Amino acid sequence: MARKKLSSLTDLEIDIMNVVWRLGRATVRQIVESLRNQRPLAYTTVQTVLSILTQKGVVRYTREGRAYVYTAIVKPEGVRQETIRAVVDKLFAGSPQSLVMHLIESDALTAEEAESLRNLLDRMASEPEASDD
Amino acid sequence: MARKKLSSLTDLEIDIMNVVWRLGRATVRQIVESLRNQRPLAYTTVQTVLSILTQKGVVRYTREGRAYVYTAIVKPEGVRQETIRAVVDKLFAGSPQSLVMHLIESDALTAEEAESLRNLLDRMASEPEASDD
DNA sequence: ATTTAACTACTAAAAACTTGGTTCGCGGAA
DNA sequence: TTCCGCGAACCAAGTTTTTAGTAGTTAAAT
Repeated sequence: MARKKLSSLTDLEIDIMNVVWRLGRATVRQIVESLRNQRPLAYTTVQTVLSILTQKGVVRYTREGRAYVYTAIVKPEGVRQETIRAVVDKLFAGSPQSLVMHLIESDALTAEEAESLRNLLDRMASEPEASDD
Repeated sequence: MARKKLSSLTDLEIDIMNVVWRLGRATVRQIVESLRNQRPLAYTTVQTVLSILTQKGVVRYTREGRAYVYTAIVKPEGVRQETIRAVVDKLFAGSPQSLVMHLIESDALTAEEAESLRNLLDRMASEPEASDD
């Protein structure tokens, strides 16, 4: 039973998912270790959050010896997509373009980044469709 | 005592702030009305959230007759900025550029939008500083 | 086989968020 | 002047998030 809609992950959940995504497969212990500097958490805290993530259907585990090994079910792209969409909807009147403009104008992008972005856009302008996913 | 750190507004809070920003000055009643279709809320709910927003220091009110008229203290740009930064940090490894690439590759931007963005970047490349807000 | 260390399951609780009811005061209408 | 309606103040309650403790199981080691 899908608890809610997929994703819409909280802050802590995202921190944990980032580790799972990065490692590919991770035990609770490994996640705790990975986050120790950035965000020290009790073993059981991570465990709890992982069970929530399991309920939400974003991770899955397989027993391996005595430990559970967690793997991601959803891909980071999907979460990024939904998160961005939510932000765009709420704060940029549904216009991804104005988000980008905001980034550009607020100097969040360095000169080089802006430059390589421009190149990317130039390339896209010449090669129209590239939906070879 | 500052309840938390400023901003990091929740979903509802953002919906309400959007109204305040749009109207410039708004009473509870006006906000309830503005959100009626999008998100029907009880008068008191909006009232409660506004008091939280006041605590958080993002709005202020002035008594006007018998009603409170709320005005924003923080600008939408600031909230956008912080929100984006958080998303970039959490989901795009701190790189605004990869956020933009994500938008482009996920077809969130139309061809025209990409085009006008390219123009904007071209213009910025020629004119370094243009704080002509 | 007994101990032990690691790990899961169950439980809890505080904080924040969301939602809204009740009460009380005040200003205008009858 | 009395009463009504609007709005603020106060308060209640459910949900989610974040945090973590305790108990119990299991595999490994001695």
